[in-house]
Amino acid sequence: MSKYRNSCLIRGDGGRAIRGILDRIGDKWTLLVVATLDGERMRFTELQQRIPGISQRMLTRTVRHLERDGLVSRTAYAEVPPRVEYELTAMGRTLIGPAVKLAEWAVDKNPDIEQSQAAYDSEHRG
Amino acid sequence: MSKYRNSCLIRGDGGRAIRGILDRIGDKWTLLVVATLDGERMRFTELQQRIPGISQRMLTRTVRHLERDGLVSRTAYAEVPPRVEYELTAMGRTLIGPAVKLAEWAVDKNPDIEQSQAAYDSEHRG
DNA sequence: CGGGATCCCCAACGATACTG
DNA sequence: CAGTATCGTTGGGGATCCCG
Repeated sequence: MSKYRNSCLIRGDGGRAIRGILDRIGDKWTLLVVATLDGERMRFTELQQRIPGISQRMLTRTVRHLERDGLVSRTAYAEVPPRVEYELTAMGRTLIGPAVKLAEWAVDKNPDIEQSQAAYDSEHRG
Repeated sequence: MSKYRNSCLIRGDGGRAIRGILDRIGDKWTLLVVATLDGERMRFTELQQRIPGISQRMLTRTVRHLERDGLVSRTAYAEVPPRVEYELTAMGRTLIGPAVKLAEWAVDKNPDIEQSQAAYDSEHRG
């Protein structure tokens, strides 16, 4: 079970795959929106309330992108006042796993990283 | 082994963990540099040659950030001409696993995503 | 309620030139 | 060889106002 050099999957086609996914989820809000929709169908306003700090504009843009990528489905009801609900598609749900792996890494290593940063900073400008 | 709602790890502290890691690896080159250094100690120029398209400036910045985070170690030899070698630290190596998971997802889903994008585009401006 | 349109800022990025 | 310095472009993101 050699774990070495499976990073070829990352470098793969010159990094196009990784570049693609990071362009997709590497921004400020996308993964938060996906995680917030995990297991729950939700309206625009509720989504916004559950993601502190996100503006209407950025939430709109983010769910549009996700809808275009087929990761989120949007359902508009012909009512007054209007009602729109969002939920993860089957494909969108498959993103949760890998994303959680990354989040686990982040939570686990964050203390070490911050310590390394502090050491680097104090050393590189005494 | 319920897999539902483990996305709480992503939303966690209002998304600070995910935000942190995406600020770290979400840029254009970081993951490519890490993947290229996987299992191999390497000089600056060799690193640059193996990453098509990266400029000196961006490679320098990227390895500096990685060094500051403790994910890459930098060794300069007091020679003429100068020689500097980079390699992943133990902590840097632990990033490969989660990153590969994401790359696998990207490679696997990319066709579906591109198809969804095409359908969306043709539908939203006939 | 769920957006769209507009304006503005700034950090990421690329290209080029220079240096110990 | 392995950088640093400088310039210009680009697009992510925030704020605000308007609309069906």
